[in-house]
Amino acid sequence: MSWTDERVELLKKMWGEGQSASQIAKELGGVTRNAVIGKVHRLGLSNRTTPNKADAKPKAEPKAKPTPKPKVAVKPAPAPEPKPEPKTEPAVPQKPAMSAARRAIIPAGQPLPPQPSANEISPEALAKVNEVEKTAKKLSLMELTEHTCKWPVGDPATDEFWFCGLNVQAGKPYCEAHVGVAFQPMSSRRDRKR
DNA sequence: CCCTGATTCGC
DNA sequence: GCGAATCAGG
Repeated sequence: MSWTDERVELLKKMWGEGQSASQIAKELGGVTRNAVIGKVHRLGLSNRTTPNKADAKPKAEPKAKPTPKPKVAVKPAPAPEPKPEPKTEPAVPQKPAMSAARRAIIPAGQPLPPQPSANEISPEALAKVNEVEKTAKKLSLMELTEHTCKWPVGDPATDEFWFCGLNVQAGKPYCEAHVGVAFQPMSSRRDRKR
């Protein structure tokens, strides 16, 4: 498959929405996530994370590469590199780096977000959650591990309480569906006609 | 081990 | 330009 205009457009759209490369690749079909990532980089919209390191990493060579680099050039100019980064952040709910004092106010660990009730969440995300709750592993608190979704379902005061327990998304405490409702990346008001 | 994106480099 | 292999990390 080649990168037609439509495919590139879909790629940009999904990437802009915060979809993962593998999801995009799956949606596009015929490409791997590596291809998607490569294309993303080539398109120049790879700034999702801050790859800002003090200096370039030498990148450990995995294979015996005939690198005829006798280490000659010594960078004379450090190049301050101002990073304005005027990217259009879709209000990504990153960890609110609150001060230590501020954090100390919080009584106990309650990392669990509010249940999706009155919250305005995408209907699709809600539907996905509702569906995933049917296939949830329904783990108890003791059964939770680092890679089980820790989304609570039901009332803790009831015996109908359990945790989702599905495979978590990389790095996140929840599975994909619950990540979708826990972190609402973009405004739910996508269309308002006036 | 699952996943994520980032980078390199032969094609 | 493309993307597999690889790196680096959660």
